[in-house]
Amino acid sequence: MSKEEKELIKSSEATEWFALINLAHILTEKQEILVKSTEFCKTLGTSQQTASRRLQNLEKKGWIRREKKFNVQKIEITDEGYHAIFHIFDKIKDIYERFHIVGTLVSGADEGRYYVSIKGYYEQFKKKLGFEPYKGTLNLELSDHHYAILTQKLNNLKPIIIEGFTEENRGYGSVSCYTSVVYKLNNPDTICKSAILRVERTFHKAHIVEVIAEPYLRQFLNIKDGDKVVILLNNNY
Amino acid sequence: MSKEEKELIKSSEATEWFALINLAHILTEKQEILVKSTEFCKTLGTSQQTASRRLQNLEKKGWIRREKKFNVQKIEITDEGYHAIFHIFDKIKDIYERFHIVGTLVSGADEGRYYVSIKGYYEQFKKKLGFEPYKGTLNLELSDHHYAILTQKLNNLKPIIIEGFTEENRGYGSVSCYTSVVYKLNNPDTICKSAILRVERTFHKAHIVEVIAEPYLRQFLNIKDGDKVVILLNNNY
DNA sequence: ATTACTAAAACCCGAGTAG
DNA sequence: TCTACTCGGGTTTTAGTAA
Repeated sequence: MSKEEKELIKSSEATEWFALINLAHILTEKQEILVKSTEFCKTLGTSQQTASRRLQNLEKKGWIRREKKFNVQKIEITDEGYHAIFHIFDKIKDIYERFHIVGTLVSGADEGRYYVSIKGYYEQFKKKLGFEPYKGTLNLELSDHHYAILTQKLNNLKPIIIEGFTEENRGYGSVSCYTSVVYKLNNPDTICKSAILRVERTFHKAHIVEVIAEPYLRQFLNIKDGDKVVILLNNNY
Repeated sequence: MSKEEKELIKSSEATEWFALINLAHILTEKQEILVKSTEFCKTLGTSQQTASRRLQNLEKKGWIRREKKFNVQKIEITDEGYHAIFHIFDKIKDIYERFHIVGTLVSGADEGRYYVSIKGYYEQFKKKLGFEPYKGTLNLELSDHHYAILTQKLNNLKPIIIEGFTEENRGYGSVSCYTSVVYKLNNPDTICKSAILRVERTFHKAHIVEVIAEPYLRQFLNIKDGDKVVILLNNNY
């Protein structure tokens, strides 16, 4: 499983593989895979004949089993078929996990400084994150694409919850934190342990991510507005 | 993101897509993507000429940027390229999450009955799983393939830990539990809430999974040795 | 060393159509 | 209806080779 590169999927099998995942995906929507080449061709973006040929080839390869019913065919994906799917899946998972989220440093409204300083939050940061944060946040602006991936990644991680509280008749909402590491793009030698804050209010505004850390990050990483910063999320949860 | 089927990848783009993920995967192993068509063709399983053309096509498609150095080319994957990768990734993730693990019912050595009955464990099961388990385990034998996928799934879930303890000079190790639902294959109407036990000692022996539940499962699901049982893991963690 | 062009061979596609 | 065959045309591949 680890050392040797087993039967890897060849380039020439890509179209078959592609057909296979489309079949498998039908299972996530329906109870069983019942296809007609006259319908399946729409999914694949090919002619009926090609869709039919794909199914034949998948069967020949041993990736599926077919049972022709009256005017529909019942498909079963074999262990080998799933193996082919998940082999690529593992590959993409690596890609996904190692994907570096890059943001551009921008100046915030200095709201961050205010919120971090509030005692009700600050004490929790100290206790739950394990460091005394600098009183201010680093604001990183993300592209749609990087923002979408960050969101997806965060949804798969377990946040450290900073509880909300009420003080002097004002309510302060809870904040989700995700431990991370940040560094200046192309300068991965100077890294800094940090945490991403996910505050519903600010986070969803304009693809801005707020980062806190112990040192003053602009100085520690030697960055200024417009510089690119890499965010690495800690995968442990 | 949810409703409409955006620019989906067509069957004819499968070979390019395949080349793209192979490039991206190189990034997970090396710091940057430096390829030679003379090397890359081995990864793809094609000739050097085809590998070269793939890189040209990927550039044309806007999935990569190329910078030809002396006798190597430095590749950068564009946002669009990653988008193409992750679009398929989401699809496979659905497939993976919905994959049904099927095991064959076998008779165990009745060790399960003994362990479940031990008070130190039993009380924790009751408290942490929320049901009083039947004093015995259902032993399901898995194929290599299903076992590998189960293992991978479990590694991505947060277990309910049943603490180990010492009693009368004997040590009892901790047990990881994963809440699940089981039913007889082809009979998804009669399902049963259950938990998978992951005991290092027994679990790794011969691809046997031990399942506990409140009722006597053999009776409740109307199953006997050799019958196939589906295990669905709860995705919440 | 490479990359990538040319050209012929091999492959794939889809219209027509049989079963 | 369906599936899947044949076959002409188009595309893709690879060997040879130039740059």
